[in-house]
Amino acid sequence: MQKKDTFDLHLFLPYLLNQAAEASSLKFQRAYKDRYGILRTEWRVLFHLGIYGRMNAKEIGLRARIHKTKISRAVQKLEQRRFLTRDTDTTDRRLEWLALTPQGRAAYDDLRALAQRYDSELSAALGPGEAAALRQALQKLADMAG
Amino acid sequence: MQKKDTFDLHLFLPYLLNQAAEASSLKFQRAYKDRYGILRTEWRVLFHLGIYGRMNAKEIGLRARIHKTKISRAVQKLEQRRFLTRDTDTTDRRLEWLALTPQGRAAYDDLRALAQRYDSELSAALGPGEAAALRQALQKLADMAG
DNA sequence: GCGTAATGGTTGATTTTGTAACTAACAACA
DNA sequence: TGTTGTTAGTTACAAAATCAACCATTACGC
Repeated sequence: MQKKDTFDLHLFLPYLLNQAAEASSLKFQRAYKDRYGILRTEWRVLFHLGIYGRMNAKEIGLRARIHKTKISRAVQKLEQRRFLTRDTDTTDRRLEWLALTPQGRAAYDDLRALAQRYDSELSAALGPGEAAALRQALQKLADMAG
Repeated sequence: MQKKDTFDLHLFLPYLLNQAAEASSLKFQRAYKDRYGILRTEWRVLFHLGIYGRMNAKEIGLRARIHKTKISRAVQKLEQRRFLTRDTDTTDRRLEWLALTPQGRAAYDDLRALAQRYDSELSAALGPGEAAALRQALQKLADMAG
């Protein structure tokens, strides 16, 4: 028998963060999957366009830290579902401006409302002070580029 | 132009949790990948065996909330790398007991030390009180089964 | 005991991701 | 200009995750 080990995996921050992230994403994930048949990267792109308006893939990738191939594929699917349109920039033809269609905006509005409700639920479960502190700590960690 | 949207994606807990989890996992991920050529599920299995000793796949899956197919494949790879051995239970031959080999334990010891150092770094960056509060909030979220 | 259900674990087919190489367009500078 | 280097975005191929179907074994009901 090996000597007793004191390391607690469930206190190890990267592990704990992943567990909490997965658990807290489940409900919302089911919603965008079931209602609109989209994946994680796709709802993120949808939300970026819903919130910030017209953007190109590069900008979304920078803000959300998503690799460009993932974005490329997400954009293709969202286009197929008529959730967004692409417009080549007139002065730099490498750039493509993405914008939501009315259908895309409707989906976004619906999911955003759901997200807000769900976020409130989570915050309530934590208590208001704790929730704010949590967000701050998470921001700090997220910004600590690897 | 659509009306201004007040939803802040970067405060939405599931999103924020995922960003923080990904950012904080990067460094450690590189370590187990580069040093031992293993993946996320594999280090998790390794750690469960390192910490709790002999376990079967079911138990690991329950504790870590990992699907059994993922575990099955992780166990296969860890076995190929001679990091663990499998032993069929004598009274219930469906059960397989998993245990680390000396090599597996050496890898675990190495990675555990690294994890502890890294966790301390993260905690220090947050401040001690904040880190403890963070862990508590994350536990609460992780336990809130979807 | 015997038939049926449940359990631990594996496998196969499909989808999704990751990595690298690629195309097309622009920039910089001789 | 023209050569070289960058940049935005796509594609191809390999690695990995998902989901359902699948063994083999044990438990349950009668």
